[in-house]
Amino acid sequence: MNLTLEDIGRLAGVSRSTVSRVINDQGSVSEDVRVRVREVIRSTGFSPNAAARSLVSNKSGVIGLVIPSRVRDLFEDPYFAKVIQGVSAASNNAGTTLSLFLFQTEAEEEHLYPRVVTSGLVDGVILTATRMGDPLLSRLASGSLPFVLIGRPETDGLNYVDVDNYDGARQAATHLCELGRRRIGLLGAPTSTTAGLDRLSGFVDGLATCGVTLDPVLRADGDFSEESGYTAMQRLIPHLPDAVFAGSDTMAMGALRALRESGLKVPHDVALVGFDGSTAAETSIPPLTTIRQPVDATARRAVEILNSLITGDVSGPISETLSVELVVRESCGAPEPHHAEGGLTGAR
Amino acid sequence: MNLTLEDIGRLAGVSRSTVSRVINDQGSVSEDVRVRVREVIRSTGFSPNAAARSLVSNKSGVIGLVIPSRVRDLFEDPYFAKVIQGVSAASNNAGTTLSLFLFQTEAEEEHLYPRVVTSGLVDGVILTATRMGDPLLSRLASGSLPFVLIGRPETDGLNYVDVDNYDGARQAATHLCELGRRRIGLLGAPTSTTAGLDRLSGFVDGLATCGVTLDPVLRADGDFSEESGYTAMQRLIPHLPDAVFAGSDTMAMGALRALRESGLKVPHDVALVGFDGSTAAETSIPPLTTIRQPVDATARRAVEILNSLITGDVSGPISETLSVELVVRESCGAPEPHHAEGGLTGAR
DNA sequence: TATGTTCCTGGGAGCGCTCCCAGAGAGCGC
DNA sequence: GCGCTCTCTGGGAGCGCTCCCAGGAACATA
Repeated sequence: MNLTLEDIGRLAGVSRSTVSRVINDQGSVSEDVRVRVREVIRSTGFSPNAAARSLVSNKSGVIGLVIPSRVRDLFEDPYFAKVIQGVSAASNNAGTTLSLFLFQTEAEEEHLYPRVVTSGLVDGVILTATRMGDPLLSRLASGSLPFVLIGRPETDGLNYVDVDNYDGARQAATHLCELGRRRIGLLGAPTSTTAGLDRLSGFVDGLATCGVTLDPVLRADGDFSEESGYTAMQRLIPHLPDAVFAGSDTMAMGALRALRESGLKVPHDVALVGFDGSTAAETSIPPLTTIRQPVDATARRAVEILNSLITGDVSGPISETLSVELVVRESCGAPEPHHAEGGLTGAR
Repeated sequence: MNLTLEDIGRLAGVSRSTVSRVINDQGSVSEDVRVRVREVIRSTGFSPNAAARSLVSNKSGVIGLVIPSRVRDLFEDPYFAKVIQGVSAASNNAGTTLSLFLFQTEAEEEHLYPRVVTSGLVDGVILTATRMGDPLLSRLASGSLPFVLIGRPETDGLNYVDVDNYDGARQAATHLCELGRRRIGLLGAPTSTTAGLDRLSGFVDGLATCGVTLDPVLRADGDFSEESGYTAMQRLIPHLPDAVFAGSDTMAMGALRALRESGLKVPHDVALVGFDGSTAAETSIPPLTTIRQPVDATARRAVEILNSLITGDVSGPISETLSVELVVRESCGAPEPHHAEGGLTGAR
């Protein structure tokens, strides 16, 4: 049933070693033998046993994508679907296999973690959605398994790929200012994440350049979810903001719902800007002005960096910050949306 | 650096074999030795090498989740995120690792397939979103790797878990009839899928029990996407439906957008029913009446069946059809929504 | 003819584990 | 004392692969 190198060799009239050389394209093999072996492999549909390979090479050809437990309910946010898709695409591209570790509970995280890291199942790991002081992060950092974070960690010296949250929030703030808005509120992303912190400070700094300060009553934080955007917006409405920047498109959708229920018109009464560049932002009523982040490129770079760490091509801590882009639609009330539309992905 | 059974044995003053027996909980080992070995394992953080294990046992402890290329752009549909989440949860639960194969192109599918199936990387596979005549399906069927489909295949004799698409569509149809609607249209799911076919025939049969027939001009098919729901709805509007059943919640969202743009009120002018039970259906304006399908339970059963196929506990083709549930909200115009709300998951 | 040199090939060793078998020791009855 | 059973333990073999080394063949050079 299951063939081995030995079998292929027998069928091609050569030895195990020669077949191995043909498969791995190394050493010198005469042209006719190479052709003959290739033909046998093709016709039998043979592919070498992954376990045996990885036992001797100490490499599994598998990378792990870890999404910690917190994200469970938060999975409704299409951001993670896009991350998974991007990492998967990049992994396929690199010839590696992707294992997905979606932890449902902290206990599960605790329980499954050692297996993942010390059993040699994966050659390296990409970690998303870490929060400040994440135990997973410190354990990984003290181990020897290569890993790359998506999203800046709070501590230095780790490998990560991030998007320029600060600049995106700054752009959103100045854009709203330039449109003449002054009571500009914030539906903040959680400040337990660096993304939340960076977006907050970028937003505050952006307002400052226009001589506006963030009124504390015009700030309510959420957790990226639609529901949290809805309730946060409800808290802001009594304080009469004329513009709001939401920490994610999903939160902006919740805000939109709250505003509609209160009879407020977007953008006439309240201008709204989101963050992410999700597809939902394209079809909302009205279409949402947002900060588009290149999720695909982020995922791709994370995989590329991880792979070069695994092969040892690079060593030192690597970090990259990809730029984001303001996409003007109708929800901000800009006079003429310079239709910079596009597909799902940022860069390509 | 990397410990082996031999090392653990040396530290505990016993042999490789005894350590193996302790780890696998088999054979007889005296109590004190067992405790001593466990303590060494705990303190060293040792976990046995997965490759060596799987080389000898011919089992990798990994299952694959395959999502074919077509789904690429379609990933915006939260359905797949829920499937991934469900399969992951069930897999963690069963103590297996999940590998994700998200094929981006047919070429990739072609290229990667053999490695997945013949290299022993995975013990079995769960396959979603197959279309009629899927080449992947026939290849899997002719191989010996255990696999389970999510969604009924067109051919018999395969293992699958499905939801009762027929009954769901039938319920939607009779519900709309009972509310007095007569010009009931269909935004069909693709008929290249059995889900699309089943929903179509259930819908037609449901109408028939009320003495209504589906006017061909009141039917336009889509591909599960928001955009396709939008354009399909636009095609129906000139023919004045007073109710519409959409093939998915995401398509219903598109329909909602098209209706709003035409100035038609939901449910006053057009009643709308979706299919899936997504979170978006809860927060749409108006909240969407839908057929809730138990995605989580479907994924869980698929994993359970796959695992019992792998261990050989069962053999014959197994198929299960899980029931769905009508969730009445406002979009259908029912007088008093019997608030059968709930969380994300159907059964639990 | 003897000696390198280069190209190609085969087989041994070993990766870390599980399985199997043999043997040591304890306990028991005759 | 002897044989028997039963419990516990250690070591050999081998899973399928890669790596290394030795050696044969072919050819050029001294």
